[in-house]
Amino acid sequence: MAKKESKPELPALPELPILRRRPAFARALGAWYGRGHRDLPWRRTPDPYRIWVSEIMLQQTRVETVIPYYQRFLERFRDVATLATAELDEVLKLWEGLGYYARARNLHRAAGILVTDHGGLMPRDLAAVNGLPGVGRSTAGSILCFAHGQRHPVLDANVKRVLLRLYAVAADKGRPPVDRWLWRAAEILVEDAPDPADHNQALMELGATVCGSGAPTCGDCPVRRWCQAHRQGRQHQIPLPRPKRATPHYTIGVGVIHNDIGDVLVQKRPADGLLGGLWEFPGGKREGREKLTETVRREIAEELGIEVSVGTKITTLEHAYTHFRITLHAYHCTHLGGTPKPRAADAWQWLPVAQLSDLAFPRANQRILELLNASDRGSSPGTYDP
DNA sequence: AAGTCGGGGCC
DNA sequence: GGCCCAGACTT
Repeated sequence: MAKKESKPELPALPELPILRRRPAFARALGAWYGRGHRDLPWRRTPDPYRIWVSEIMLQQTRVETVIPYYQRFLERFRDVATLATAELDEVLKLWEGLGYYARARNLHRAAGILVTDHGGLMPRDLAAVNGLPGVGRSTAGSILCFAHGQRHPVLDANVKRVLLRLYAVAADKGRPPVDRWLWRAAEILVEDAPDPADHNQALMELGATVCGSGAPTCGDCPVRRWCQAHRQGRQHQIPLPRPKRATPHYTIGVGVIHNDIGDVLVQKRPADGLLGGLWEFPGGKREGREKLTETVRREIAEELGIEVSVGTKITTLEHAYTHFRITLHAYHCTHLGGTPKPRAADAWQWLPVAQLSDLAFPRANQRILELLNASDRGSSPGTYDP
């Protein structure tokens, strides 16, 4: 009989609460955290604004990556009012390279809401915080728990992994029934914690250091006595790897268009969608087997309604996004005529190469910028020789 | 319930 | 190359 393709069965989710009324668990976890942990900048402040900024930056992003961004961001935007009155372009510039740029847009928008609706202060009500753009249940719980000690569960990737192993639930993390179970488990655990903030920090610390996604070092774990996965020797199999999908590949051609006074043309991506609000060099996907120079000429004509001649190649680079990857070919181009009338951009401008670094560009464009700057410094300004 | 949204560090 | 990370939002 033919086997039917289907997703793996959900394992039976254990009854909760199992660890309820086990203060020994909470004490062991708290004592381990108290014995020593990473000294992270956002753990040194009770300021809800600073905690909020850290939590947004930390969404889907590793701690070590965030730290320098966090420092620079707070140096420039020291409080909610400063952030709210800043230009979004400047916020994006400080976010440049961190990824998931909707986070920066939401952060900026939420700062405006805080100023106009909450007197510039973070509300102390979970539902109100949860209602801010970019703030889900876990981030809202984190802000109020770490700033004010409120007893809310936190459920990030670290905590999810720890909980799935504690209860030996062989499931991948994305499934809604599993997430509902995880939230319930996190709620029950935080109810028993002597100090909710230390408890949540400890669970994340445990997941980030001892109970990592690679090889957990159970010998160092303060709560292995309570861990079903460890008892069963299945800690390496939990959580299940998430189902993978094919990632398409696209060939992209872009043009650095020079005009007769030596400026180059850049366009601003629409605020919504991929890399929203960032600047880029115009171009697009190669169609069929057309020559790359034709891709560049055609895309610029279609997107901006201007004619260019495509000159020498600047570079070719590979770049991977979350769900697809690209090979990007960049060419020098000469503007032949026409005023840009963008179809899929929010703005455009001619700019000297030296000023491009004032704008926020996607990572995939950084190499092009470096090469332009290098050749710009090596020749007299305002010239381009194809 | 499934897709979208970046980039880096690690294997 | 693939994998995952202090998740949220849209449809």
